[in-house]
Amino acid sequence: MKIDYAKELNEEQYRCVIAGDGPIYVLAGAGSGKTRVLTYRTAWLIENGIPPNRIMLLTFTNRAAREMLTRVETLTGLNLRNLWGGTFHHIGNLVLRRMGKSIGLSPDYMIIDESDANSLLNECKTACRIPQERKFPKAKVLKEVISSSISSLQDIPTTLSARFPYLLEFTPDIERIEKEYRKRKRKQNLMDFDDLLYYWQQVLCDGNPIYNFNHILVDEYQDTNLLQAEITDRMAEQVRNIMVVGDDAQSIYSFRGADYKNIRDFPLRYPDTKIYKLETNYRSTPQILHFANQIIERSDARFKKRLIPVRSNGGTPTVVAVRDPYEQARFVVYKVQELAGQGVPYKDIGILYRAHYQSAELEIQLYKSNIPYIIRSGARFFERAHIKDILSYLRVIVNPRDSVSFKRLLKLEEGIGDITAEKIYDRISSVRSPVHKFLSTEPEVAEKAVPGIKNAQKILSSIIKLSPSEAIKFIFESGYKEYLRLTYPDVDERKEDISVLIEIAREYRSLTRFLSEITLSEPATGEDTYFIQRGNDSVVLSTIHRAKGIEWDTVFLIYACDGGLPISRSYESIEQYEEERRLFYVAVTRAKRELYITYPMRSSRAKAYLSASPFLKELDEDAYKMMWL
DNA sequence: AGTCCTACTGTTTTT
DNA sequence: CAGTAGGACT
Repeated sequence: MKIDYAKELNEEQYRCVIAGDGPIYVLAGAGSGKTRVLTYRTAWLIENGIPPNRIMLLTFTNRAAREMLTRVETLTGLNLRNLWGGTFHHIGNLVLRRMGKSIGLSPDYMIIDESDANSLLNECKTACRIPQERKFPKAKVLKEVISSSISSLQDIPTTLSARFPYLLEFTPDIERIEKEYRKRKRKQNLMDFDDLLYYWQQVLCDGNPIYNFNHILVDEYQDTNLLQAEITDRMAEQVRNIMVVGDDAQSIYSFRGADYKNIRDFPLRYPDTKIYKLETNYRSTPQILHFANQIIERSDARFKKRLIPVRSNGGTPTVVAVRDPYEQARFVVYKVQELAGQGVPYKDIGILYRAHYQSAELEIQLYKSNIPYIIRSGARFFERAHIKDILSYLRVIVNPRDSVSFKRLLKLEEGIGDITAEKIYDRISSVRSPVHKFLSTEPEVAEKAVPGIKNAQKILSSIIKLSPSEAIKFIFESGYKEYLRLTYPDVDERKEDISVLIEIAREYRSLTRFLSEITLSEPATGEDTYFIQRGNDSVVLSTIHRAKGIEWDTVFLIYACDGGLPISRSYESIEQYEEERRLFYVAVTRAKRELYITYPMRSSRAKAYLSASPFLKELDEDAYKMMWL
């Protein structure tokens, strides 16, 4: 099947798609069809004889990659399983499993998520014996310091003083802890998210010929960090066919090391780059676009774009001042019902907010009104406590040196707390396979810890030979069911989660694959568990960050008050405050036809008065109409 | 010395 | 809601 590119794309999109070789730089405004450009470009490359396994498509989320690849498959009519498409972390993992050996990594490393990385850091903190009387910043801050030091490829003290001046007095300690952290990760064969990028870059520095890709395409380039830019630059070093697509006005991930300099300086790094702009907005009505443009005009966005609407006129965006968060929830639900009455499907309605906790009142209200909704924020399925408990057994089987998981599973037993768990691990940590030693010895512990130890030993030795799903079933039946009942009030939901976990595990034969895939991706199956759903037609609740790249017919942005968006913390620096502005911009540009922005005049807990977001106050009066409730 | 219960607090954003 | 500090209990 031949694709008629000129017909299916507009002129500016078409030019990007058929642009020849060499570096290509696409500045794509919100709603201008950058996903379309990337998918058609990929299809075009394949049609022009580039082998799919020589194309790498780097996206920001797994969802985006999945969607694009499916689309390309439909366009070309080919099965593209061998095309390298996914997130940086996902592809980094694939690369390291195969090539990690060249830089001395063992190929069976385990990936740990943020919270396990934090636990490990805490271990290091204790191990380094930082004097108690020193008030030491939390592990979370530490983790941030460490990842920023890796991301910026600079030495720690410099980064520290630049980003966290108040931590300077701790620098020697932090260096010690960081050393210990790296040492432990190596010893326990663990990798955190940053490592996947860091070692990928190391592999590339090693100059491996397998990574000469013919074409590299990068989505959301404004949200890449220095390490990611380094990786793509390295990969494109020889063929120089690199296409980056992004929008500096939508850069909202600097907290994770994203650096707008990547997108700003791309033309400097590649002087022969072809620059294209996508300035036609297909998504929103002129009114919504006018509103969005006014927000971003006052920012320090580096590239001036003027988005031209093509849609016909719609309603003016509405700003609604409500008494308090309850009133806010009631207003949104009332409007949702009204829209539903007019025949708008629930799935065309998105409700956005800055932080997870801001969804609470709304959830209650939606639930009460029996409106189906999906919630795309909050603890992810695999990060929920009971899921992690179960998985800790599996992790230990695959990686007997994993101290965090090992201690976690011990502490589930009655009579074993932090200290006993620590002691047990301490005594066996020196051998190559601590867990096997644990299974074969009788640990000397207090009387009341003995039954717990016995039970842990029984479970571990039994599941060794089981498949992932059988193992989970076994763990659940051997005491965990009981533990759940005694620990949590919402047992049934958690049990339900575990049966979902069993279902997901059924798809896998290999434990290693199962575990690494679920730490890297939010699973398609797991999503369904923690929301009320009716068919596929549900209102979507999401943080603004997670709403990136998605659109809805009607969007509600809630908590648009001073302290809500911008969130209070952002007043710490001008950079953070400006990022809040871009966040606001991202939120409103999700809307196609209708936009409601609400803010409570009082908070729910304290009786403090709240005022409208400063970003709203800056706007011309004709940009929106005001409602008071 | 260690476990476990209760009360309290304060919430950014994510691969 | 989850992480933790303090205190009672073994």
